[in-house]
Amino acid sequence: MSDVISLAPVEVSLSPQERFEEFLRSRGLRNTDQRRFLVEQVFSRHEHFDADGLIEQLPRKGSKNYVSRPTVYRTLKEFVDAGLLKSFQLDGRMVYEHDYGYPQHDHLYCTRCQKLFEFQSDELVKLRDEVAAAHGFRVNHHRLIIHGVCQACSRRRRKKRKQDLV
Amino acid sequence: MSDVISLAPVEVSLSPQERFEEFLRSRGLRNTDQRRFLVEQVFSRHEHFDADGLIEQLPRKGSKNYVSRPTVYRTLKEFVDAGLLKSFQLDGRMVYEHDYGYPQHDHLYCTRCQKLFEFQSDELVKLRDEVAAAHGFRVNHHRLIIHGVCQACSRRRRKKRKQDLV
DNA sequence: TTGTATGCAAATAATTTGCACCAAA
DNA sequence: TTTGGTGCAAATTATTTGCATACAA
Repeated sequence: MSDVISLAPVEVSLSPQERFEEFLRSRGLRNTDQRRFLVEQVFSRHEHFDADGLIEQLPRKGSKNYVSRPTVYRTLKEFVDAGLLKSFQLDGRMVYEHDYGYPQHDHLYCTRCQKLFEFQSDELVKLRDEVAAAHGFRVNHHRLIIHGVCQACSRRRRKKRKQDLV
Repeated sequence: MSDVISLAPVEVSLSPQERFEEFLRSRGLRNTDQRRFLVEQVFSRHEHFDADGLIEQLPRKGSKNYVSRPTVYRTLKEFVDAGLLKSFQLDGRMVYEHDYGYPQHDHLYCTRCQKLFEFQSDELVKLRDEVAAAHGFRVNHHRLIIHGVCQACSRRRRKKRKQDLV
């Protein structure tokens, strides 16, 4: 599970829990213990995560509030449908992040420490829309990830190199 | 295998075949029939492709020039290392495209017909570098995919809707 | 009651690995 | 001759699915 540099949250009138209840009601789906518990868990910390990382921090089989792996996968998809989460692929697995109550943004990805850093750029969105318009494209969304090495890792490496010279 | 709208190629002094030979030599690796054949196949058409699509257009087991699936996977990775191909993930699988002799670009992805369209934007690269600099990031590369519906698919759908009204 | 949700076990799909044999250099 | 390469079969990994049972509305 990767760390995050957070942006300021956005104003929302409903809690994620309420918002998801709305969603379920609107589709005639059921508000189960598992779903309630997972909303709670997923929104308890603002971090990027994948299914496996989430499952690790959940109660084990046999414990109270245990949720099976298939249900976790099924529920994460529902969260995306409900607009609670966004998802994207990184290094082969699906990564999730808060969407509800959180501003649009893109990512810098440090390939050394695997951390994701967020940034916002209105200019990028403008550029995206111009490109799309020029191609007659109707935009749904975009995904930009800048791969590189973060400041901390660059520093660490420089220090390491100096040591190597001694 | 998805179609492509192509950009103009870039001047290169060596053929992909020669360039790969260089690469192999520089690493003390061997130039085998399989590798030569795969370079030839991969550069015979300018298209985005995945391992499975490539294998489908290759000779079957028993035929001349048969290359096993593991070797295809191994060789595609080498092509990326050698700078012949670039790769990125799309809908769960790894997609490859020509890099050698081809300009930097990004993609529009039509979620209706699954086609990839290419576009170039110096402004985007500038923006990327500014963002990275502001965060003390050393950039390796970036990946931007604009998801949406292409012009052709929008037209098709509009037509379909009209028909539905009749 | 009635249809949805869950957990379990098994299935998928894409990709990778171990290993014995083959072949470039 | 020596070390890297290949094909085969099997393993992995992440995710999904079929199905019997459990439960929300």
